[in-house]
Amino acid sequence: MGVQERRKRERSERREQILEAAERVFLERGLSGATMDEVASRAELSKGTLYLYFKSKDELYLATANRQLAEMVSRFEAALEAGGTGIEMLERLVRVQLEYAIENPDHARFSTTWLNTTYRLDADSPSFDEYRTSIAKLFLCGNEAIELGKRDGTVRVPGEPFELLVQLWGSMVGVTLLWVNAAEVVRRLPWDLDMDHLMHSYCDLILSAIRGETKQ
Amino acid sequence: MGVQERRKRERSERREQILEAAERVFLERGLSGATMDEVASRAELSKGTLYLYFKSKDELYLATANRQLAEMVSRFEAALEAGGTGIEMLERLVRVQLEYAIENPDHARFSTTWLNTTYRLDADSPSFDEYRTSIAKLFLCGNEAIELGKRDGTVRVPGEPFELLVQLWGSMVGVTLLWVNAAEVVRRLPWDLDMDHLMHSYCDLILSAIRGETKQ
DNA sequence: GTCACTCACTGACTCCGGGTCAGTAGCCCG
DNA sequence: CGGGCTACTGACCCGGAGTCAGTGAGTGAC
Repeated sequence: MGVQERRKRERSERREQILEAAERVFLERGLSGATMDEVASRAELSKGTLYLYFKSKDELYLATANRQLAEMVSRFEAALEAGGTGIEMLERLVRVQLEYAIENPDHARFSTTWLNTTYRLDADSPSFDEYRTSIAKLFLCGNEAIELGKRDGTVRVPGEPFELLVQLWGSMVGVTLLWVNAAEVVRRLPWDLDMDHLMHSYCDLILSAIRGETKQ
Repeated sequence: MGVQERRKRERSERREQILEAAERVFLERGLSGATMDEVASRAELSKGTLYLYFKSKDELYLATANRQLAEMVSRFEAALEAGGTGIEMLERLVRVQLEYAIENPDHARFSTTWLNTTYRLDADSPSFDEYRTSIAKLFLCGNEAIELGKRDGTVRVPGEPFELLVQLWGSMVGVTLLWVNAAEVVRRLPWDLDMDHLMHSYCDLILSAIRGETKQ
């Protein structure tokens, strides 16, 4: 039946068309500033149609975030494949994370909102599964670099490797959050700040804290 | 005129009554989860009355945050008065921040919510001035410890002292966010974790990164 | 050719929450 | 007692997420 196949193809094309409109709107307006009405009119569809393809606004955002995460995963994997010592790999991963945040500030902001318990994503949706799977891949990359660094002596691991990884990640998230909300942060602080420089030099600082004795 | 004075006193009592209701609601529900209707009914007033005392929900949030910040400021100042070397003071400040989070997880979550939003607070309100002033006091405490540490050689300051301070603060916020939402975080990661231990050992890690050569 | 059926799509609707304002009730003073 | 001030009320507005009965363009059986 060619009809069934055509329908299936058209359905996934429409989904893609919505995703592209949504991505542009989220990028321009941010997560909370974007409205489903605007996404709908940008996709030349009615709002109701969006809900035939995505269960909610969150789901729609997760779907766009998943496209971006896939990109992140491939960058992480490439950073590992480039080889070198453990600390070199780890440094490359940290830089990738930082550069990714700079390129996609809105996704960087969103990727931390799940830490706020008042913001609960539906854990039973396929999009959320996909999101979580990608996150797990990222952590496995980080763990591989740390384990290697522990073996080759370029990374000092005080306790469990995974604990160190989560500490790196958590602290990077905090600093990235500051950067992402730089305009507002600077408005509330008593001094002026170069947040770009701050974020980059934080990477140096935290990496220096874990660099092993056998460096170079 | 005793009448005028009584009116003034009653007005500030009512304001306080609203603040207490608001504080409970914000702590229970978070910033976005709290509704003005709930604050109103908790304070046994109508919603309209809230707007006679506070210009907006943001303004009310700022006012409650200011009460909590005042407590934090006095702890910070006490930590400085205890004296010692720069790194000792700084370590005490970091521990105060950590202990405060452990004692008041709701407050800790609450105090970081503005980093998770695209919120723009009204910069022209008196509450915002008060907020900025408190934040400035906290940062001045931290800055004093770092400057002292720079002079006495117990703290290694790679760049601007204030930049280092913001890095410490930001990374602590990130790790604290993980801790505050530990149950959720652990459930989503591929390994098991002792989040209490993780947060404490992060303090050791970041402090070791900035400890000067002339330690003890 | 036509008629019943399916399916994608629509947009007016509900619900919710922040914010407003005309109206009310009580107190004060002349 | 009456005019006016003040504190307060709650019905209402508005915008945005999400819903659902209805529409119309294919599709396929006869």
